[in-house]
Amino acid sequence: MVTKKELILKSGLELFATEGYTATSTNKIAQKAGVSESLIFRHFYNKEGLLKAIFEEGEQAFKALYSNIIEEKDPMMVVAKTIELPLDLATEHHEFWRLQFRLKWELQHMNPDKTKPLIEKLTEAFAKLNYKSPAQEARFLSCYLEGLASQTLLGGAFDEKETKAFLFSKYNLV
Amino acid sequence: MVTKKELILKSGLELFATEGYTATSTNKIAQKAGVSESLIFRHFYNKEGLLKAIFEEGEQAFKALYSNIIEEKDPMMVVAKTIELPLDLATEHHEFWRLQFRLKWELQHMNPDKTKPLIEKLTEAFAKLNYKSPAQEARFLSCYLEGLASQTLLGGAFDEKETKAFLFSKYNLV
DNA sequence: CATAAAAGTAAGTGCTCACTCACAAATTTA
DNA sequence: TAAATTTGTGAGTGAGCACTTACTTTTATG
Repeated sequence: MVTKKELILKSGLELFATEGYTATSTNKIAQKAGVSESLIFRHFYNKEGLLKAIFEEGEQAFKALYSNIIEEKDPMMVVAKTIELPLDLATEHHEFWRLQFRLKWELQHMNPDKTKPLIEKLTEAFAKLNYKSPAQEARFLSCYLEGLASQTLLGGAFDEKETKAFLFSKYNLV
Repeated sequence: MVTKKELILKSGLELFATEGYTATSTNKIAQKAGVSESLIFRHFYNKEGLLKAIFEEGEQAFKALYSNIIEEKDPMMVVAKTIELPLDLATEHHEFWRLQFRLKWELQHMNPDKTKPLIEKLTEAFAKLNYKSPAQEARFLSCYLEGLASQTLLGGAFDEKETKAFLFSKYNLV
């Protein structure tokens, strides 16, 4: 059974992700969820409270995605898994990731850099693979992934297999 | 002499770029520009009209920046100039570029892909330089640049010289 | 210099916003 | 089962929103 609280969270995520935080009214969220507007405030105190609750929910998915890479021992697999990140991202948790990218620009304050541990892990991997400038390589790859993710989430289609094959050959993987 | 119309354009750009389009009220813009709110509507018809006017102004800078690359004959210089793009971007027309990136997420509708001619030029350059997959290389580089620009505009500092040197050696330039 | 056009403003307009309040129904607990 | 707590709602509330109107001042023009 799905509670009304969960319906609000779901509607909030969808609307914030597609229309933006400021542009989405609490009234619209309530209508979409099929509940009274006041219930939003009973459960989440205010609009920002709802946003924070949505964020905390998604944070789990975030950590799961990253920890899979952080815990990897084989440096080649670290690079490979990192490259595959934005390819999955297009389908899985699509909405949550759109929200993340959107809010990075809309509300700069609630955006601590979550990619830091990934970049450190990548640096370590490139070092083990004897790259000349592992830190620069890590930064380079992470910038590329951010750009690709951004384009993907904004609706730009691309050939996943071709892109993956290209990157794997570029980094001498598998 | 700076006209009141220009003051509105300037204030609008600054506020839209830092706070976002939806979150910025016409009242706030008028106060920042030191004019009456109604003057905005006299000059630009409505809020969206002001945004479009700001965009058209910035479009000039955009074209200048790109045409410098498009008209370049030497393929190595094409790649070199492309790499240098996000490095200048941090200082020159900083505010306009923040607006561009912000609005790409906030108002998806007014975002036709302006990078297409650049990507085509890059593909051509990589082909001349005998890269195996010039189209993929062009897309790869443009994604990286988008990611770097995004991080730069959001305030993430980085060593310009070091990054440039790294990229130049990666692409065997100069 | 007279007149028309352009630039500028103060004071609204109706509407939507996030949020509150008083109260009712459902659920839990003693 | 009675009381207390939680979950839910409809009907507001003031504030801020984009925008209009009626009017004045400045500038350009014949």
